[in-house]
Amino acid sequence: MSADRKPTDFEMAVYQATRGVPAGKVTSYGRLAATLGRGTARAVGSALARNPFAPEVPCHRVVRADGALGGFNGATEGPELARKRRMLEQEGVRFDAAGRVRPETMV
DNA sequence: CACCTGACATAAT
DNA sequence: AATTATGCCAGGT
Repeated sequence: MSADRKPTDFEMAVYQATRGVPAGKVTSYGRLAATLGRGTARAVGSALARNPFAPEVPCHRVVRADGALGGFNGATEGPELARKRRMLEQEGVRFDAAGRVRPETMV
């Protein structure tokens, strides 16, 4: 089994940017990458996947650019994703019939 | 140092 | 509208 490694500078930047996302709103992986001016959606996703600062860092407020939930707690589907969706709904985020976040909810 | 994997994005089919 | 293929960067082995 692999031991936890210390967060890299890039990952730290991602966590910090994620902290700035207000409740009731969501951002996308690519949006964060653009804000950081560094890396891409893939890199951001990898960083959030190992987010050691939950729940201080609201990684559940980060979704895909097309409105899909993305992943949560290392899983891209299953009960973990359902939890993520409930948390967002609880914060006031609205979903459509296809299970995608409404565009107006995305910052 | 080279290769592989991954909570993505976008264009094409 | 949904699925497939290609490209992206960063981290791990």
